Amino acid sequence: MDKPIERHLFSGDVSKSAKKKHVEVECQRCGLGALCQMLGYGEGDVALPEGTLLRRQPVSRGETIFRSGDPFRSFFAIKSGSFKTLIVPPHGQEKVIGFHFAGEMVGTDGISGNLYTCTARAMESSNICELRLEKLQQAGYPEPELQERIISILGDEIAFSHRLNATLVRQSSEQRLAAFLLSISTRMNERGISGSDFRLSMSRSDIASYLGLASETVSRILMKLQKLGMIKIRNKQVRMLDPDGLERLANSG
Amino acid sequence: MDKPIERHLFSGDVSKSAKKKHVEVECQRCGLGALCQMLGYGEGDVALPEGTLLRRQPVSRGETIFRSGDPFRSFFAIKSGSFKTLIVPPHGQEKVIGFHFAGEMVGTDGISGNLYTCTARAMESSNICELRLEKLQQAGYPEPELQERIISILGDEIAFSHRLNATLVRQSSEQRLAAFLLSISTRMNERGISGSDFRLSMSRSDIASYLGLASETVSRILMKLQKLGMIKIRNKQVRMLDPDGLERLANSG
DNA sequence: CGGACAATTGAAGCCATTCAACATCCGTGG
DNA sequence: CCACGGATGTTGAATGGCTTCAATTGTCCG
Repeated sequence: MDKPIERHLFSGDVSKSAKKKHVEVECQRCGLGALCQMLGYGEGDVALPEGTLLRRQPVSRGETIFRSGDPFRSFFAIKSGSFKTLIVPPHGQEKVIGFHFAGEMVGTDGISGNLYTCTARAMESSNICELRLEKLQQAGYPEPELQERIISILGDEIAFSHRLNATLVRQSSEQRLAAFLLSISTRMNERGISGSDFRLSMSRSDIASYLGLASETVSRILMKLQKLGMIKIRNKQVRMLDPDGLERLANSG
Repeated sequence: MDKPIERHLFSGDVSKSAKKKHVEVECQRCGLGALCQMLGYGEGDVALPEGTLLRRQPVSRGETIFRSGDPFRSFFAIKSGSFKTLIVPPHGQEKVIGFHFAGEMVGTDGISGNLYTCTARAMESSNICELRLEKLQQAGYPEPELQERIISILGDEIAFSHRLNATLVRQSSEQRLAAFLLSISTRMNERGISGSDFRLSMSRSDIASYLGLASETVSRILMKLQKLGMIKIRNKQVRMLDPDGLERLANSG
């Protein structure tokens, strides 16, 4: 019933004092894993056409890997670091619609209409793998498993969006923040990394935009949760002190 | 709220729906269209295994065609009428997460994990076509085109969810209502139904739940939009008087 | 260090909610 | 056909949560 789908909320960098040390996700835990595996990533480059799978491309902080309206070409898997996706309304402010962390994917929205519908920007220096879908198809690669896998990825994305909508709509700011923190924590535990002590790689205003709040409100609520003894927060470093309390808070109403 | 009513397929409760004129969407404009077309809907039942495509099942108001947690079996296409989809949080109130009209699909979220993640309930007496996916696969039906089509459908769904999120989060109640009306208008037009004069089949509280507002607020704003001369609304009947104005309103900020 | 930017904190104001009363719609049965 | 009653929708007034504006402090990198 309650299977966790808080996929976009994973931070790959746990160490507070270590500076440039990048924790890299193994292929087995990577969002492209099942795709790459199929393509034989373990065995060197099997029969893949040149340039189909571009591994470990470095991306520096603030860099954009695709923009809203760009023609769709690839799925990207994040090997290390983190990204945010955002949309730019015609006459409005940029809005953050997703966070993507090591082991997760970006670019799936481009499938629709062969255009990326949002922009993806690195929140820190990161490494990504790029899978050029059309190259794969041109090569006459056996499609059924590939498509099966893509369908599964897209299906997860939809389920996640539904859950997210429910979290954001008609919930108090405290509930949103609590749910936000919990989903990060959950996600980290799934990776076998401590979900009780982690680093938020995005700014307060990014969180605010994502949750539909003012950045001042995010600050205030985080402080309040700290005063309530539920978390300990210093700058971007977060420690979960009372997950059950947060859970109760997030689900109250 | 509405009482759960068990589903009775093939129950010919035609007498009620015979009174009201039901606009039925042609197969060409239906969400399953491209799927059905592939299967040869025009030609009688070609080589399809029995029970793969169930056409024009009547569903009466308040009936549920699948529930959150049910095993995934089928996509449903709405031939006539309308549905809402909702999720039931562990300790919370039901939340409406989607509206679906004639020509559109429900059940796509079930692809993820082979479970429906939400519940679908008819808002009026409706007719649906059901496509049993596993039957199709068992039959060894050529998958590439089928999957291609499914991928496209799911991709659209994701793009829609992203836009929806952006619409709901951090927008005023006026903007949400304006965007909501425009969205419905657009969808009606796409299906060959008048987008300038239509009937809202859902209640004010359903709209409120969907948009993350109180039902009183929905009432108030609709009245306000009417006073502003942008719409004319009487009960559930809506006429769009100034779409451009609504557009400007929805996109301001 | 110093400067730009991010984050925190305070105070005032607004928008949406809540509670309550009333109106209207609609299906049901007399 | 009309009258009834429950459900749904509208309207008003008061409260409260979030935002906005503004000032201060803190942090990150050159």
